[in-house]
Amino acid sequence: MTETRWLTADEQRAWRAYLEATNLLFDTLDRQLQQDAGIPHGYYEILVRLSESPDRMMRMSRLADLTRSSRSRLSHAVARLEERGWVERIDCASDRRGQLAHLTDRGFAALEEAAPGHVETVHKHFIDPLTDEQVAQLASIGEALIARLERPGSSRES
Amino acid sequence: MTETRWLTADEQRAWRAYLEATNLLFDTLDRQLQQDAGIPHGYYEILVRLSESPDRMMRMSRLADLTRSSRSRLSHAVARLEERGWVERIDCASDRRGQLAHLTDRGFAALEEAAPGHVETVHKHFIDPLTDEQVAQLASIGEALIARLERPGSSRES
DNA sequence: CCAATATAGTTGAGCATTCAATAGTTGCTA
DNA sequence: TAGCAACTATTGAATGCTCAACTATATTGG
Repeated sequence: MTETRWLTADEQRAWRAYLEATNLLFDTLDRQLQQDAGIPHGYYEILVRLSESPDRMMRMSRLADLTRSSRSRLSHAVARLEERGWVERIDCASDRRGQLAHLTDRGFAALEEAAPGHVETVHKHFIDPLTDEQVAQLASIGEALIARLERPGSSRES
Repeated sequence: MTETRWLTADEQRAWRAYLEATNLLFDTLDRQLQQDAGIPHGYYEILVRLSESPDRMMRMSRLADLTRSSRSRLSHAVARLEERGWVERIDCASDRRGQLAHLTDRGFAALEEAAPGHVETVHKHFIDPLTDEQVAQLASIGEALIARLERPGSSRES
């Protein structure tokens, strides 16, 4: 750290707007899902990823990567989902360390029931307020941010 | 709910990119602040708001509104910050129900120490990867989202 | 002026996430 | 093939957030 690069007024405005909008949006989504389906948004993402996987089944480590979870978090989350009977763990045949998470029929049904309300909320609070152009901009922006965040060491370090 | 409005491919791409980028970014920020200052990002925002207020002092309810916290969350947070001696509570003279949160000198010093590292992280992972134009777009987008989220009932309800 | 109601803030229980420590398994290499 | 490092996944403790219940004070309407 040589000299702090403070934010300009424009940058600060963008940062605060983004921060505030995101906090509000995530709170809204979490509340909706918690009320309608009894799970936090992170759990919903787990179910979605499993539902999109062949045989509705996936290695824990891969699922953790896809959902950007730590392994610890995923372990806890899957344990909770298993208690509800929405997911089950299966030993991995080829690697005895491994576990497969499998979305059960009950879990799939729960996801199908939760999806419309969730998507409607996303539509209402994320898509509807924006123009098509802004939605496209967000895709580019998100992808640019991800590219940087995935390679932590790709800029001048202190 | 009449008929679910699913997301188009473009919308889904934008939503997932935004979601993933934001999760990564927030995790990065939280980790940086937790390591360097020992507080989560939400606490940092509280300190910032207090530092910007006259006499570094503010009513709890106003502070909760500005930081988009529930009152409960703010109470817990201020209690923690008080344990460290960074904030103190003062009875409100004009309203005996009220409390004022006051940023102490130690708290201000802690904020001054934490700020450079935090701002640098925001710069590196949020400003630098984007063009000036994208930063401007994000300000508009954020503001549009906030406008909608603040008036929950301003669209067709189910 | 009093009762009813609204507001300010706190508290505790329950749940999710983080971090560090751990057990078991695999693979490399000497 | 023995030893060691790397990988997979889980666990428990500590911390923060949410929700609902609660206390205390202020305000409003009869």
